[in-house]
Amino acid sequence: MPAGHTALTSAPVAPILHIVYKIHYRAIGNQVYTLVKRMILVGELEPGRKLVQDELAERLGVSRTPLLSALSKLEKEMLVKSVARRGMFVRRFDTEELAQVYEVRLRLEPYAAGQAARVRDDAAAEAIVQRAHDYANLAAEPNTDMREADYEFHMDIMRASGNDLVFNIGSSYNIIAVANTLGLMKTPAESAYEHTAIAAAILARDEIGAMRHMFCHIDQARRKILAKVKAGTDRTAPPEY
Amino acid sequence: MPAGHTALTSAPVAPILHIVYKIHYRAIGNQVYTLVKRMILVGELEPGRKLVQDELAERLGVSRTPLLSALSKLEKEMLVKSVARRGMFVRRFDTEELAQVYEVRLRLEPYAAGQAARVRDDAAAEAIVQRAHDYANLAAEPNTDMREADYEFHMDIMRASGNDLVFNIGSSYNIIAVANTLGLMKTPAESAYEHTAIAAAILARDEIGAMRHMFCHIDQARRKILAKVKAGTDRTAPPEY
DNA sequence: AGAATGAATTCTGTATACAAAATGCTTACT
DNA sequence: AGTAAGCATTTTGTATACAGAATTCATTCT
Repeated sequence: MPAGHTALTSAPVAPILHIVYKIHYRAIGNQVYTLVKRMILVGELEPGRKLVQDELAERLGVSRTPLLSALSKLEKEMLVKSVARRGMFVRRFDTEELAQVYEVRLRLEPYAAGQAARVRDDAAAEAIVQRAHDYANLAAEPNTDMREADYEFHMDIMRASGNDLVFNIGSSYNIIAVANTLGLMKTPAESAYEHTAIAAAILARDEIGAMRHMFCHIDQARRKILAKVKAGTDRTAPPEY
Repeated sequence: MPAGHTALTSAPVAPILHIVYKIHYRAIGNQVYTLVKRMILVGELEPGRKLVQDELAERLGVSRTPLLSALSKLEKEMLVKSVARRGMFVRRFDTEELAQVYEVRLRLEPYAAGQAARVRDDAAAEAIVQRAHDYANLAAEPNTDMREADYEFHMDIMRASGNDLVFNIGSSYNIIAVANTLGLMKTPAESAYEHTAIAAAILARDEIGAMRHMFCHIDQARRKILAKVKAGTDRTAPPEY
């Protein structure tokens, strides 16, 4: 609309009017989606838990209709499992599935980091450096917030890659890994160091370096998971939901 | 339930009763999802088209509630674009976005093909060979069915990879490429030849070969799209929905 | 005639209603 | 006491209802 419009219509209109201030209405369904997703991520809704619709809807102060839309999206991204006529459940992941997530991350995230370095713009690069910094600070005294910080760091890179699809896939599935790996991964200090290296490479427009650092970062986690899969550990929890 | 249950309760129950024949109820919302997705793929609902809910619901003989769930999922997979208080639209892709899809496919599908070759089971391998065969037959006299045949070939490989997440991503996003590339890609004969080579490698358990053939297959398409993006062709259609 | 106003209509977003399935609880029966 | 049957309750899946935004159309004013 701004481009292509000559704006030389008749009277000199005050420039402020050319800026369209849109009241941004956000469908309740989308807000509910974000809320429930976060509730799952931070563990307030724990794996295996049944999501009773009336209960959840009332808790959020909405009706079941927008909740249905939210849960449908969460089902599509595998965070929620729907069992016909029985209900929706927070999905529980075994190490096998976690390994699958890492196989995908290993293929997509190095590409994303490389692109982020290549098409780098200052604002995005600084945001990424900041995220790495935040993570390092949290790593000093680890707690659950680190999961969100890690998620945000990786998502910022995928956003900066300029590939919307990669970002979309990441926002859908990375959360699975993040929500399930605490306590079974490398030390926070190690991760923080790697994050810093990745951020530095992006800042330096070092495409190859960014790819390599990201590859190693993910691959190490992936190998640990794979070892667990092979060892057949935690066959304790059979994967039902 | 079957595991962990000793089954030595009292009387020797006839074995047939141990097999649970479940009447498989399928929520209307899921059927609607599949139907609308197919309608978009075959072009019955063309890009840019507004999906009026009452109209579509009536056409499918359901109410708006299951339709909402279906459209939410389709929105998550970027086939449909929701504009607040204005409606849902069949998404229109420009070459830029198509290129992004191919970047993702280039990273995931060679991995999937390699895994399919590695973990190969006879039934899956034969199905893939059959798909390649079907495609080659259609290539003799090209028509719109080829899009579906191509989609099925690629999806079968991702299914055979054993990585559910890759399959899930593919079923969500590959359709975008398939639905939009007709007439702007390589010749059907070329594709058919490549499909055959990929299928043969998988059948022979040749992991590296499967990866290489798939990589080339996707990369060629990707390069053609990239050339178009750079040329700035078809800037005719501004990407609104 | 063309622009602007306002009423009528359409359509979305959300809530509510209702039937049928699943679950749980009580009671009868062995 | 333990099991099975049957009734009550909960919960899902889907349809319908309704308020308000967006759109369209007719009408008035310049």
